Amino acid sequence: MHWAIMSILERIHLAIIREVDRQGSLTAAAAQLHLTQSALSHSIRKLEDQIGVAVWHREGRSLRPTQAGEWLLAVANRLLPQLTHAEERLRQFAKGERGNLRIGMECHPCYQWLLKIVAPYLDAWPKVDVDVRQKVQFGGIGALFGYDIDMLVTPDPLFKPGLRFEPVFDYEQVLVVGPGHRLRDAEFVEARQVAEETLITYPVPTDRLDIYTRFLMPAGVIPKQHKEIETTDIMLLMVSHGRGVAALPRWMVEEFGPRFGVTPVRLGPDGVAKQIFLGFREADADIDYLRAFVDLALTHRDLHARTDTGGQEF
Amino acid sequence: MHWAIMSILERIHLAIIREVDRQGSLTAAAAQLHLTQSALSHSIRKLEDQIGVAVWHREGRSLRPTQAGEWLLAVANRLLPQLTHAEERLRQFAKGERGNLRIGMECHPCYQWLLKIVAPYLDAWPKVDVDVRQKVQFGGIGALFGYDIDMLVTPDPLFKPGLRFEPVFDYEQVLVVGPGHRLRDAEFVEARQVAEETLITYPVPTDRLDIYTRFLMPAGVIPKQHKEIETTDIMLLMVSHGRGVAALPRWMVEEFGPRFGVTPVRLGPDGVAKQIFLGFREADADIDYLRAFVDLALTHRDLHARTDTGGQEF
DNA sequence: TCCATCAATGAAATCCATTCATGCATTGGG
DNA sequence: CCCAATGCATGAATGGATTTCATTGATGGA
Repeated sequence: MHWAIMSILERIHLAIIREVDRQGSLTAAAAQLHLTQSALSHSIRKLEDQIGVAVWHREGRSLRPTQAGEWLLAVANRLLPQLTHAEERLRQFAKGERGNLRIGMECHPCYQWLLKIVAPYLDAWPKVDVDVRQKVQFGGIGALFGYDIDMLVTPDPLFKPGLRFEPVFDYEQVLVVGPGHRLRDAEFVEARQVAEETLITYPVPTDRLDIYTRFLMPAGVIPKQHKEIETTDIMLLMVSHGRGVAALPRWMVEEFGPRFGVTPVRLGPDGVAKQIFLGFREADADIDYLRAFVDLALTHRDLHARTDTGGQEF
Repeated sequence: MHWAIMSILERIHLAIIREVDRQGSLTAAAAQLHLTQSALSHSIRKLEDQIGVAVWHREGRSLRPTQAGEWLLAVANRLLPQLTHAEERLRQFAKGERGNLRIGMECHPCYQWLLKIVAPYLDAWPKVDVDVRQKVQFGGIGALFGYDIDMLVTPDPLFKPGLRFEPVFDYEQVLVVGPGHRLRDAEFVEARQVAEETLITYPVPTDRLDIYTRFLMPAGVIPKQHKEIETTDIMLLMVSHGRGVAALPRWMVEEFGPRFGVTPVRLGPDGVAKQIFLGFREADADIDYLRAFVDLALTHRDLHARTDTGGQEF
């Protein structure tokens, strides 16, 4: 194998390096890769000879990555998934399937919305595999550029060459209060009124929470207490039992509100307007099943605009 | 080869597909890869058999990529450079060199500034290869995420997880006028005064030109004429011969001005303040030679702040 | 129509990745 | 302290995979 004047680094090298890192030993890695320990040893040894640098420090019977090894490990963790995905995709071509849609999420409440879109999409495109990933390394943008996901659901778009973002959903962020709360019937709430409340939010940094960046911080207010809750249901339960107030999309409150007996209150006289965007790579813009997902989301947007907000612009 | 339960797609397949696309024929590609036409034919045929999808439509004696082939080509063009670079990097490890620094540029006038930083850097880090790329596919951000470059010089940073941006240079964007120009001695220029001028800029979209976005457009003014010039020298030559006015960093005008007899004039009463940022992947933040480049740039920033702008803040 | 060119194919040759067998070093337990 | 267990390295052997060789059939240009 000496095509293109020396191609040394092969897929298997990366596979070995990654597996040894995962398993901790050559022998274990060998079992995982359905090869013998000897095979791996020879392979890496050859790589090291050809390229002139050691991958591991051999200390006794343990392998500790050298600087070069660390680097190779990073390369492996980046490239191997892409190769795997490429193969998967090819098999899908073979089976006449359309492909798969890996969706990444960057905002907590988007999840509820996404479910509504994915449900009809699965029916409309039965041959497309859909995969939703909550935690994406390097953030959503990085995951898009790094081909870890194909579509990103996010409240903050990024108009850069190579990427495209489409607004697919407008909504109003509101304060949620429990039954019998003093603000329950207010037309809107002032920031300073929240100073005496316990605020319940998803567990994300405050600079990513709109109720802080667009409501409390401009007024210089901080709530009496701040609690973090993972799930929407528990959050609403807390609110309904008078343990605090939360900030959620109005449509979500209207959907779950009756069940929990909670009420939405506008944030400030003008409300806090929000948008959700779908982002994808420009190179993928004309993939039909991807385009279709965006279009489907846009359809829902129109529906919502009429029924939910009564066409009102925020 | 059946490690990890079927690894089909190998580097050579990608290499073949890319080379056939470049050369137009199997035979030519074979020559390029130092293999026989037959070898390539067999290789791809095996891939096609294993995965069950054709890579090319064989029409007569020409090979036109199928849909799957197009996809593979895109994968190849994305992954092969990364593999090549990984090998290069390993060889540098072997030679005791530090690595290489691939710098991408997103702003035209940054180039002059960059030269000033790179010069001392090359002396300080003789074992680091520096490579400056002007045109980066998918924009600078995409190139960073895609591991095509390691550092980005840009006027608009992007604070996202996975990336880090450091401001390394503050400067004032000014209007450049020729000798004897009516605005030559003005303390500053109003937007409407530019309406009667021919404006010379680098050939980029107007929404990426600060003189438009931050000076002319807010005032609703468009210049009499708009000419695009590639190089700074020619641009200054045009200005000095009364063919128009241009917008450049003040420090650049002060450096080249005397030679061309051109003068800087402040844009508006407050001037247009600008910053240049160095962006890099967070994962690379503690690579010494990369960090050193940022530090070197920051040193220059301090120098400039004192000598060039007299410590004045814009 | 003929010739040059290109891709596909089967068989043969070659290569080299993998295994097997083994040795050596290290570790942990008794 | 010694021994058993475990892990990696190495050399030789081998068998499967890759590549070449030789050939065919097809195509397009002169």
